[in-house]
Amino acid sequence: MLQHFEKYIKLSAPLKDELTKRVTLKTFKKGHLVHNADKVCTKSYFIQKGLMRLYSIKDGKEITAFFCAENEWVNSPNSFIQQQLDIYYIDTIEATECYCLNVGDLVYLFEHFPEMEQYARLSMGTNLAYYLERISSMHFTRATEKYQHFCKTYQDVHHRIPLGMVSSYLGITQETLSRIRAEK
Amino acid sequence: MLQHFEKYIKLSAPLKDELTKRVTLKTFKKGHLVHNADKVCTKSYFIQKGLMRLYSIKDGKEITAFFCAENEWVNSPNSFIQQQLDIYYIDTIEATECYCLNVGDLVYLFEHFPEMEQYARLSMGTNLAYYLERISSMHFTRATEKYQHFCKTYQDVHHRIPLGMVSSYLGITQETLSRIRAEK
DNA sequence: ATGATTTTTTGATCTAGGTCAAAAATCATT
DNA sequence: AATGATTTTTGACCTAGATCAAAAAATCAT
Repeated sequence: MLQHFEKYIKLSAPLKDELTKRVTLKTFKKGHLVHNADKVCTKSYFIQKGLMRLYSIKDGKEITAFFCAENEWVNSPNSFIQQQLDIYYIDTIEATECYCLNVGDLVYLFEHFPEMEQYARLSMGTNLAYYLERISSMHFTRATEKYQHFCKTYQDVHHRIPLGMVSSYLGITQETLSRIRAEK
Repeated sequence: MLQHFEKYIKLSAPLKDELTKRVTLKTFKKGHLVHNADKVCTKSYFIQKGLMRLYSIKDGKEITAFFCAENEWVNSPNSFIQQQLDIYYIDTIEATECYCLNVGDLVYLFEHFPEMEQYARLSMGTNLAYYLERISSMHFTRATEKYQHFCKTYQDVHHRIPLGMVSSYLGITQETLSRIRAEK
């Protein structure tokens, strides 16, 4: 996790200390509901090992917004940042081990370590890039293109994700996705 | 523009000064290509009056990523943040008046005013929220739903945008959009 | 291991929205 | 105001992918 920070800022010893002190290691088993949309999201998770997903529910159906893999932060973005309710749930696709950080602790870090603000700005920049890429990829019209793009963006993890979740991520039906996989 | 900053941070007099000093007022007429994808984006525009759009070109067709209206910053996000090439173009939908800020000046501000980092973090938070909302809205399957959602999110400006741009934003054809508008 | 549950595949049919084409309306320029 | 260019609308037809249904395969719990 500290390595991830160091991609963006230089970590001073005291900041490193505070970070390690304020973070707790958690383990979830497969299929665990890590965040429920009926609560405000107060925790952010840095995935050490495993796989999670952010999804919402529409007409009783799960719609996957995106998947989160190793070395990424996961939370319900609006809920966590604005400390208000939002539509997203988070669960694990596999047994997952991650570091957990509370909003409160994060706020403390922002207040005492100005370089944390910079880290936030820079890392949000890469996130923004992902989101934009996602938006642009959703303009693909053919289901095959969508699927190919998915395989490219989730290169190392796409085979670990069940078909139903992928199809809800792509906005196509399971049947169609299954047929796409069948050919070639 | 200063008001916009004050939604997120308290503006000190010297920062206010530097900001107004480093920003220049520009006027573009309708249809002006403000940013070309063949260049790295070095400027960010705060729209005072008017309407712009961010779009890319695929198979010779323009695909609108989103529209930008009064009191918003526009730039080619990745290109501007990472100072590298990206696929997006920016043009004006109407005659537009805006404040222009260079990356260089922005960097200067980040270096000399720590509260600017905070502004960036917080305002990127709201942007992230918009993006996420967009991603979620792109999961609508029926064209009618998509259009209704568009009208809601661009409540005050949606009637100022030509049909072709709206359809490319929604990922449906002009013909379909025209028919949707015709009924009721 | 074994039966139960869940996930994936396969098949048959249907439909929303795409494509192509041309007319009508709106806009811009002299 | 007139002309040409661009945008929007309307019509006829077609296709990719949705829906419904049921079999096959994989995964899970005891």
